[in-house]
Amino acid sequence: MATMIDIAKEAGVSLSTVSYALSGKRPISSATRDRIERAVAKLEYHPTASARALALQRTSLLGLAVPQRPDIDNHVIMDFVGSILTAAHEQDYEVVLVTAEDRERTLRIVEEGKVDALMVMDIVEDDDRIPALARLPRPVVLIGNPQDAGGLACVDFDFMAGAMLAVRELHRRGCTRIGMLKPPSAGPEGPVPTYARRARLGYTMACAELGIEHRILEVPPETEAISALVREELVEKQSVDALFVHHEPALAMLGRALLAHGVGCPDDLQVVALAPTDAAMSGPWELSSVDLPVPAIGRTGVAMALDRVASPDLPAHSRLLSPSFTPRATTRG
Amino acid sequence: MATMIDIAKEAGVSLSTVSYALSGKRPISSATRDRIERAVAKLEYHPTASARALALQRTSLLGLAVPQRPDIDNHVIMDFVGSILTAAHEQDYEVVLVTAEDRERTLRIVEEGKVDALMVMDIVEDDDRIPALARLPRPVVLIGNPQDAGGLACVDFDFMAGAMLAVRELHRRGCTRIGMLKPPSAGPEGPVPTYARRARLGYTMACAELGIEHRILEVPPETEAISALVREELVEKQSVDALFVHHEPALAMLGRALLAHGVGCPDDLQVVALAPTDAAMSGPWELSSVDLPVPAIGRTGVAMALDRVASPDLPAHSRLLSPSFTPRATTRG
DNA sequence: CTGTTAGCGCCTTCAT
DNA sequence: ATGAAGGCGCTAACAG
Repeated sequence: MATMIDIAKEAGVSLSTVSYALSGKRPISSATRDRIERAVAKLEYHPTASARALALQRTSLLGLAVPQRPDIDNHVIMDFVGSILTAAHEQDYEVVLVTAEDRERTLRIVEEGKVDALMVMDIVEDDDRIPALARLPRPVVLIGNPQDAGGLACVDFDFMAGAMLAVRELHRRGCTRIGMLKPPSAGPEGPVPTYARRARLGYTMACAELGIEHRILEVPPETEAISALVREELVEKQSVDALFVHHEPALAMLGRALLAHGVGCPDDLQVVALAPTDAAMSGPWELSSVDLPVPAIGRTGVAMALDRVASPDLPAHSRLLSPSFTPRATTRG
Repeated sequence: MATMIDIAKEAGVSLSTVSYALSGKRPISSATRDRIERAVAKLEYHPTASARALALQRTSLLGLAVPQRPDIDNHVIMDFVGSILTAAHEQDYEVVLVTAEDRERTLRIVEEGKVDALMVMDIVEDDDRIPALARLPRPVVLIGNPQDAGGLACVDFDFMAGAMLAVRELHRRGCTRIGMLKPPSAGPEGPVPTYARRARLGYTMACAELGIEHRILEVPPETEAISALVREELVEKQSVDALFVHHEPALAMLGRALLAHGVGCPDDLQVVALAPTDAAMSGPWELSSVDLPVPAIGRTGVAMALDRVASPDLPAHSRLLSPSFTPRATTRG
């Protein structure tokens, strides 16, 4: 592998001249610059990343801790990863993936300076990683919005505002018995994703604000469970006239169950989902939805992380992306 | 950040003693080792990755080029990534992700020595990245098995053997009109994943070997298309008595379509899928299947890559993982 | 068993 | 506009 010294010799100039010519950090006569570029091409020179990193104290590597728990939706994870990759690449950063379950390693890559900053996905309430993360000597950005972020930067969708928006849009369309459909809360004291509480809170608050009853329906994503729920709650008891659905894996099944049970949508029941656009658009219907902006979250997180690399003592703050509602086929008007 | 020099001072020994104590590459009296460990703990010392990388000419980073095309199944990609992550971590390697579409960057991370080796997913027939990849000064492993690998190492499932196995198992169970269900081949001269040709070839070869007709059914993954195909081919024409399905996104729909059209399985029709275990087990039925061993492919690829980091001139070779058949609810006997 | 020293390849402050 | 030289933090001969 050719080094700068080789280039310097080949071009008949000094080492530092080569360095400056390549970085452009100081004016170089077009004559010598030319000879240098020729030498670079001839010797197929490429700067060595680790040497540069050592000298600059900067790796151009961004760490990303991704969850690998089997109960988590790989599809959404990959959407996040993709958007983060793209955003990082745009700033000439590479992304180092580590499994979030391997906490030692996650901490280690930043302690050893393998990465300039770290992003952590799948933050849960009372996440016990936060204290350790907060002690790290480099910027850390949480994807999620725990009640106590321990002084770390956070980015997430504003689930509370999103849920409220969904309820208001349904109410405005004449619904007065608006149910919320969600997955069962995890077991006794299992970890709770930070968005679960916030979405639920937004839903109940909006109902309170509008003076209507709230009714939370928890259902596992299995076909039979959903079908049963549709029959009982919608066909027999008719307990609701609208559904706010924060339960991606159940969306497709719900659509089919409604069809099968002859529940007309939006005539008998209006539905608003809280989901990524592609999830709302796939499946058997086109769902009116409050969009979960996965790519924007990823981009924002990268921006926050790299901003802090540039200015290490920006104040901690959490950035919550505002919701927007897109009416489609499952709401009236 | 404390450096080794700080540790040396604090422990009252020389720099190299610290280095050797930490690496264990030379015997150290337990006395001094003790003082060193104490100093390390006290100063919270962590080795600096870029310095070590520069000295060792080794980064402990493995590059992975992942496809980001929208027409590709994120779920499977993430399964691959997960298994590669795990395997790499077991060898104390980290994984750097780059989007495969960004070819310049993919080449660059290895030219600049940011990674010790590179794995490339989503290899297609006549992949025009291969020549450039083959020139790289570090090990490259292709995930996929193109006809011309240009001297690069490859790893993949043996799709040809897998397809043949599926056909034989169906034939052994009395089927004589075995169709193959697959997605439409990409447009006129679109890139073809390497497995498409090989699976198809295995299927036709097995049929020839058994002296039965072959019949390839291509269908897009849309509900209607699948439903229509079931009606026409299975209900009306009854053109086949068994289906070899290499078409993951269609699996769930196929199951429902058969149910809806009253095609009994395995009584009227036997089905063997070529798919990852979880795909075969989810959905409305438990499919008999030739297992697509995603985790094993990932692990093997990592092993091949790191073997070549250790011994840079291992001969190029392609490793094809052998198929195995798991009878479940969609075959007889 | 422990020290001394010369790099690894690049960046950058001085000096010219 | 160009050179010379020291340093980033760690490793590994080479000497005891």
